[in-house]
Amino acid sequence: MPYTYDYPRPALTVDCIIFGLDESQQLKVLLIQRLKDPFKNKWALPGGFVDMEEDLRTAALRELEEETGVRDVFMEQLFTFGQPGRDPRGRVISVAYYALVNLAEHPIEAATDAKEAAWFNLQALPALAFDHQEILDMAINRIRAKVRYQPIGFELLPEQFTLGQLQKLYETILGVKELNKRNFRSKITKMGVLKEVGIQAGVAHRPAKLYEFDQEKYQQLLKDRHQDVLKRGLDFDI
Amino acid sequence: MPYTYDYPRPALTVDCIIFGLDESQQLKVLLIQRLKDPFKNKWALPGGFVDMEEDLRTAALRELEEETGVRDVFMEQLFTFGQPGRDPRGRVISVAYYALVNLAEHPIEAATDAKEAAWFNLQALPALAFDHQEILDMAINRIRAKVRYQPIGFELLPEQFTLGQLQKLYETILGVKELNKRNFRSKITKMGVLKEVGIQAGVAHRPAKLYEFDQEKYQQLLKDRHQDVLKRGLDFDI
DNA sequence: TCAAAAGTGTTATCATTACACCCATGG
DNA sequence: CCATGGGTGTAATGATAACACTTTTGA
Repeated sequence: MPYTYDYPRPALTVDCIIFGLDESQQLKVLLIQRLKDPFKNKWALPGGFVDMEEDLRTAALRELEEETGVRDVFMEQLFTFGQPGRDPRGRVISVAYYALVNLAEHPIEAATDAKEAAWFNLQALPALAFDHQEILDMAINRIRAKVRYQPIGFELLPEQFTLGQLQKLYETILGVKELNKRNFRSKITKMGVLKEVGIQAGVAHRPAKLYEFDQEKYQQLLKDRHQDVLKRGLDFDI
Repeated sequence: MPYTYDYPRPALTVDCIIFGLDESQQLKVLLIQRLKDPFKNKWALPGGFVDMEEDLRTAALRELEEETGVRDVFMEQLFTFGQPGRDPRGRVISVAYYALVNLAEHPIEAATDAKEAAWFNLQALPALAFDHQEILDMAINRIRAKVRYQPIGFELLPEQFTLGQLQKLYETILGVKELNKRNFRSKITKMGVLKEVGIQAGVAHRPAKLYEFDQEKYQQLLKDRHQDVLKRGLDFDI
């Protein structure tokens, strides 16, 4: 049943960049292997066409779940890619979304449409289909920038985590060898957005305190800070 | 000459949020009055349909020039709006771009397709067509956030400006009554991204030094800072 | 000579950095 | 008893915030 328009229209897709942290706090990205041409057998970002009645964000979440089984994730719009020629089949606009998930809590299922899905280390990526490498690069830059002024990192960790894990997470995302432990801990605890919830057990070293991210305190701080900014203003900060 | 597809496709548009500063450093936004239904006679963001061979950004710049005569602007993608129902004519996806211009250097022309275009003070906006108020709100939030860590403000000023103008600009964008003059000047000059280029003349008070933004120094600082971040890391900064 | 902005010196406080050492656990 | 990460005290340095006063111009 064909659809007819007076002017030509591009196709509209969504693509998802899903980041996860593995057991040793390495940053990974979720890719699927294409079964059809173009780029048959190449790895690509999960994604697909937007339904006519469907919100863009909903489409991204749906495609993600259909192709990888992953759901219930923190997800934000990244950018919209629309270069003519980015898809050999014709003009295709892609709205990209990125998400952060705790890898352990989001095992990938045998995907419903039988595409292969797998986590890849960012340092060992295969060649990607379409302009997906470019999209991925932008996503990495986005989370690197964002992690510095918004607590998105907590999405990657299990609900309860140690300061050691948190520090490794920052080191991974920022691509830094080693942050100063003393200063990291001072800063993060002085911020007051963590609450102590217990003590680690069963490790072969001094057990660490377990923390949770305190959403309420964070929201409160944001509000306070907003007042502050109105008073203080500029924080140009390059 | 109709175009036919196997699946329905949404229409694709771009919308532009153009900010300008008037003589007294008030922030304004450029709107056009719609000549046709839907929302006939209502004010709206300049924008329109994307051509099939045309980059999204190019489309935004083209629509802007066609409808308002404004060109050669700093422009960045803001967000893509795609709620079903945001346009009564059917599914329409809009990629929004925001731009900052020096109002004095960008007088609006009698627009080529005879739509009325005008600058509006943000405190005195008319009711806007479609979801354009929502788009505008997001744009304002974006520049408020961005002006704090990137020197986008300079796009709004004439090439040469005084520290007084620069300070008013920050006060305007941030919506603050009065920043501390002494501290503002210390901070901005210590950053070292301004170069002195002359002295004001013909004013009824002590003439101010004129400055230009020093792109090269800024790029250099960015690079240095990148090294720094790799070393230091976190700057969570709420 | 007055109004209107431009421009500066200094101090208290707070955050950041850079150090090196002790602690608790399982194996 | 030792390897492994967890956890702290503190001093030097630099940035920020909060003050009020002097300077230069055209009208």
